[in-house]
Amino acid sequence: MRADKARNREIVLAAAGRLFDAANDPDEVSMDAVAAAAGVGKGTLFRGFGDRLGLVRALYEQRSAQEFAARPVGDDGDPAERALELLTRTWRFKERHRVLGLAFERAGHGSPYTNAGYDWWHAELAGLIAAARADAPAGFLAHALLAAVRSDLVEHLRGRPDTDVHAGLQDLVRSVFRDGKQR
Amino acid sequence: MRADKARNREIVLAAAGRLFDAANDPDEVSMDAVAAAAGVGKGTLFRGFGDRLGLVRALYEQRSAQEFAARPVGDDGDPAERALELLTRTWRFKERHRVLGLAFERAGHGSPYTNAGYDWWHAELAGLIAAARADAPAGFLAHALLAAVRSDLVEHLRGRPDTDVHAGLQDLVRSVFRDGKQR
DNA sequence: CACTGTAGCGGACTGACGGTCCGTTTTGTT
DNA sequence: AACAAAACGGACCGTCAGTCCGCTACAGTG
Repeated sequence: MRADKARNREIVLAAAGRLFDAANDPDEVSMDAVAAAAGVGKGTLFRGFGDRLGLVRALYEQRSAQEFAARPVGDDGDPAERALELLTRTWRFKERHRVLGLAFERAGHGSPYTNAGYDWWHAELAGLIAAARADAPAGFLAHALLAAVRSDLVEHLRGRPDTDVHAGLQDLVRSVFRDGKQR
Repeated sequence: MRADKARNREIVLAAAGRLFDAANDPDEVSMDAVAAAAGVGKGTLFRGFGDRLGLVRALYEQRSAQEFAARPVGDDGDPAERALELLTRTWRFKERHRVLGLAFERAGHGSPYTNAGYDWWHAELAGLIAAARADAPAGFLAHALLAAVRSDLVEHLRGRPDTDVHAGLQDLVRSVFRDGKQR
């Protein structure tokens, strides 16, 4: 990797980050704007990241790597509490990176499910559910839990502070980790 | 309302419906394509529906009105079962109208939450939850249940038939309607 | 039926955007 | 210093949502 390429990659990511942080909607951040803000040609963006999705992904992954490197998620304790911690932190992360989160989930033709990271999250949660309740439809329930922390719901509930998200997530996770079949 | 306007409205809705049914992704259906398929000028589309979102909404609402007029949802029985029926029918409706559903939820700047109908559904489900569990964080839980039947999840699980959606929805709803606090 | 004001029509046009292309510049190796 | 390859920049392209305005045809009036 040539030095100028690596340097430009960082410059571009930083500039894109600033623009997404300042925006209220992902559509406000065009590739031309990123190139201009980075002081770089448009070709450089597309050569370095492939397409818009690639840029958004790179930035999102950079930030979530920072996040989870800073405070790793503990591995002990019971599955329900671990799942709750994962989801709560995801929620907070998306609150802190609103517009980037929206861009990320809207990216791969408008579906969060085609993003590479999704499968990891799904497997992780499904595993936790299966550990707590062998008979549960863990696959579907994991999708449902992840759907509850999607960026646009985070965004929707911002400015509606009457909804107690923390209590809600807690109740949801504990309900799901207890049994849905009997009684 | 002049006769030709009303006539054109129906022609356009029918043509758009055909195109969405045939497509695999909402982006494949452009406004030009709808106009051409309807044998109508582009101006007619925008005068009649305002913008793309307006057209998608009109079509989605027409179809869901048909759906729920044909088989109304019963009002009796316990809240959990009613909620389950509502969600299951929504899931099936979105399976049957995949691409239109995707277009609809992606429309109002890419968020389902700005669509008029969402508030109705949310209030309905929150009411059912509150009826079953007075202490529940009903607002958040209702959002979570609705998130579990979003079009792109429906789409994602199509072609992954290993996930038993019906059992999953049932388990999810029953879990949520039982208590998440005690035990 | 003829007349006429106007609601509605069509499609060329605009502006913005994601993505491509290719002549020019920078890098690092010998 | 010389050179090949990698990376750069920004003009350019195709597409799409949405606008504009000259034309058409509907419906109310005498």
